[in-house]
Amino acid sequence: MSPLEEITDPIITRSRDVPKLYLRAPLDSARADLLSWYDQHKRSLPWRDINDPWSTWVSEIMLQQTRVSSVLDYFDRFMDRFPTPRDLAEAEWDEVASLWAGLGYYSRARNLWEGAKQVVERHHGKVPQTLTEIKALKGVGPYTAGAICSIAFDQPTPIVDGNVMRVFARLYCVTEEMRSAPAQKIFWRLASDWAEGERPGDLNQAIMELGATVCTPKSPTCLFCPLRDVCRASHEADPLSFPVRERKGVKRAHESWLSIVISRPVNRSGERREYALLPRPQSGLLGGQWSLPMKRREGIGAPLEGEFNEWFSELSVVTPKVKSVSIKHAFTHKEWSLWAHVIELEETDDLTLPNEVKWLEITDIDRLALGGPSLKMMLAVGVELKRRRGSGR
DNA sequence: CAATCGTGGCA
DNA sequence: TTGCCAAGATT
Repeated sequence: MSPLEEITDPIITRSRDVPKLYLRAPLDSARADLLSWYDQHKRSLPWRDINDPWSTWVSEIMLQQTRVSSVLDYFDRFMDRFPTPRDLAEAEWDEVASLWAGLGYYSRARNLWEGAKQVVERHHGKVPQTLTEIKALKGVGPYTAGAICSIAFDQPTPIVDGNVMRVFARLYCVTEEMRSAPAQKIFWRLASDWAEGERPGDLNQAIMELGATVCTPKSPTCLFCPLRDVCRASHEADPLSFPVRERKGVKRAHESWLSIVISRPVNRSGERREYALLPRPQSGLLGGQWSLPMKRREGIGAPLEGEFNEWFSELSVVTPKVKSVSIKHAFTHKEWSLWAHVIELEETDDLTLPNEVKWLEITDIDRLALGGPSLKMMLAVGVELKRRRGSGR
């Protein structure tokens, strides 16, 4: 028997503008199977089943490009401090940043902060309920708008994220390159078809939950899949060969930086010391985070002492270094090598550091959003920071 | 529309 | 240890 003959009741997807896509069963029964699986097997998550649009919004922003396990460390703390959009809108940026520090993609935090302000200005502090108004909020794109609309307000809005693409690519054997325009059209069309029905919010979450826990990228457990009978890839192909994606070579640019861990005594005894830190620009890499003073250099290998001397003379630093430390920090698109000298000033030393420099004791640094590379450097130097990620207190 | 923007898990 | 990788919004 050929694979196609096994199909007892195939249904063409309701789309008019996508080619030859069908499940091995009617969509309605597939939806019911998936929902009943979801009711039984969904993970218990802090942002799930609490029926608060603001929680949904925050969680969806945090979950962008980020694993659930990482978000768990941040969500409750963030919501405790900012239980409503107005609470976030009225907060200082540094506090917002500190609660996001370590989570990555910091423009998300800034956009969420600005989105909360928009909600206060435009909607009296209440999250709007129409797709158009939600999509107009800062940091809310097509996926997140659909997610808020369906999950928080149970509207039948489609959503397409990586999980949804993978699940649909396998269910329907979508052979188009997943990021291509035709594939995107197919995925959004399919998501629309699936969202039309009972409990669209749960249905959307169920598709993503399936992708996250069963229909995983590298080791799908088809034996436990509620849609195994419906899935074309599991019968007619290798699920692992979907979704189809083009690998484009990842070229990571190397950058090399001089850095300085410079401290001075706070009191006479010199027991307590404070460290010089600088704010990074609000946009760009590590935007709005704090950083050790750094200076870009050309070479990749270890710097000559003359390079430090030249920089330090600009800063009027004449105190000999206590030690040198170097670290590497890999981002998605670039890799930093940081070469730092540790300078312990005497009370009398007079410097010409930039105006924005703040001198902070360890307890204050612990409260600050310190960028990853600077945090890594401080720890490498032996400064005993208590916090590794955004606790904010 | 292609490049940018973090981090942590895993091979 | 190092390198690869996930897949959402903005510019």
